[in-house]
Amino acid sequence: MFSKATEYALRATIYIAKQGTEEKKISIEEISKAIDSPQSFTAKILQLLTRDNKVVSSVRGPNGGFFLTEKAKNLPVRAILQAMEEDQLLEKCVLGLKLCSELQPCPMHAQYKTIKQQLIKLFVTKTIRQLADDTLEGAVFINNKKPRKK
Amino acid sequence: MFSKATEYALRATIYIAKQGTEEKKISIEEISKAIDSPQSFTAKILQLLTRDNKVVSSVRGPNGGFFLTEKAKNLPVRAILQAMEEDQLLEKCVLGLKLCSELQPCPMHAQYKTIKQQLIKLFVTKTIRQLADDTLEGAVFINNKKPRKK
DNA sequence: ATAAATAAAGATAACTTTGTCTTTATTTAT
DNA sequence: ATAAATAAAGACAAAGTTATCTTTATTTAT
Repeated sequence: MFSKATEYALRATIYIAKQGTEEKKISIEEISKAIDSPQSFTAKILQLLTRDNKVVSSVRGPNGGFFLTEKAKNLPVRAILQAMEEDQLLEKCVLGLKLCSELQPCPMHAQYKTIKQQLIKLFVTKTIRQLADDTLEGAVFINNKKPRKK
Repeated sequence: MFSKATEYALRATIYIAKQGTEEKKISIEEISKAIDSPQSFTAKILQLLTRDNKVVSSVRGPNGGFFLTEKAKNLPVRAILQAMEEDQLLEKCVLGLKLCSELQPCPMHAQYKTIKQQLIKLFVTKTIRQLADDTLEGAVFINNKKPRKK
């Protein structure tokens, strides 16, 4: 569905939101290890997310790193997609038509539309904080590690 | 959502199913013009769809071209995705995790799952014939032309 | 002030996808 | 048989994505 870059962006942001605060910033090394992503590539992606501190905030130097403000944690997950410029994907015609609307629908339009609407709703109503909280509680995961037997 | 190649595959197959029969085959030139796709690239894609006549059938030489058997027209749209090897996309974790299941879900899993199920259902229950018939009736479209005023 | 730790920026490489062009094989009509 | 029309196959090119490495800028601690 999304590009690798956006997948890493989503996982990295959730991890930072979960582990970090303005007082406890997270280094790129920790992030990429935690989410199983290539470190330098992830650094590049975080540069997009920190543009104008839109989603992620960062500080350089010792004890620097990444964090999300409390305000940023309340952003919808869609804000990550927007920062990655992969937001239009949610609106796109499934057959790739430039023109696909109620007036001139593609053959999948009517039925795909309702699925798209649910997708959009999901990304708009879910906040970064909600995802991070779930992860903190250990109910869900954002790495590729095999589950440990209880 | 899908690659360009798969978008062209979907549009081309629908067009062939709509316009062609075993008696009236459709040339790659006509197809690519009708669906607004690059001709040579579309030819390559149709080679994938004609492998073992899985979805599309073809004949070379004068009056040759592409068509779908009546049987092929009854295939689910998902058969096109399978031929394009883009079928796994419907099952993939939205965060790109290799491991994402009920046992070890990503933070989006529970809610994304229901959307995925609807997507799969759509591609499994819709047949190529249904899409082609809708298009024939002029209710829906598979090109990028501006709608004509009535 | 200096050194160390960190992210930002930039250059580049590897790989994939998309697209084009040329040659070959097959089929039909004459 | 030959020529023409078509798809198939293969080589290549262009563009985009993913990934790495090096250098620079910033911040902190000493």
